[in-house]
Amino acid sequence: MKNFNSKVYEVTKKIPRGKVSTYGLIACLAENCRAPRAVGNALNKNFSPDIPCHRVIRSNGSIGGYRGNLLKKIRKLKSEGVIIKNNRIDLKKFGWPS
DNA sequence: CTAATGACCATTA
DNA sequence: ATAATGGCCATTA
Repeated sequence: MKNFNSKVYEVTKKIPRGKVSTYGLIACLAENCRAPRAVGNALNKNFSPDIPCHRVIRSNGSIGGYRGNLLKKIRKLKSEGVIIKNNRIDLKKFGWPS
């Protein structure tokens, strides 16, 4: 892969520890602001250990999904200092970019 | 080539 | 507050 996916991976890797980003935002930073689906799709199919896809959540603050195990995603986020409340994350505080 | 799929988003009811 | 609808995009079959 060379275009969209790579870009998505790059951006996702840039997410600092302890922060989270959204699919839509990644789409914007990658190429197209209107391809949040493609972002999720790419992450789903190209699930790589080098990519902190657990830091990617939905725009409304909900956790979203995870291919392996959603619980693991939540646990990792909590481990990084992200506060998850009622399956929601405060994007105002942990959203990236700020 | 076309059709179907999905870890989505914003709007509307 | 939740539920349903339409639209948008890249990838895969």
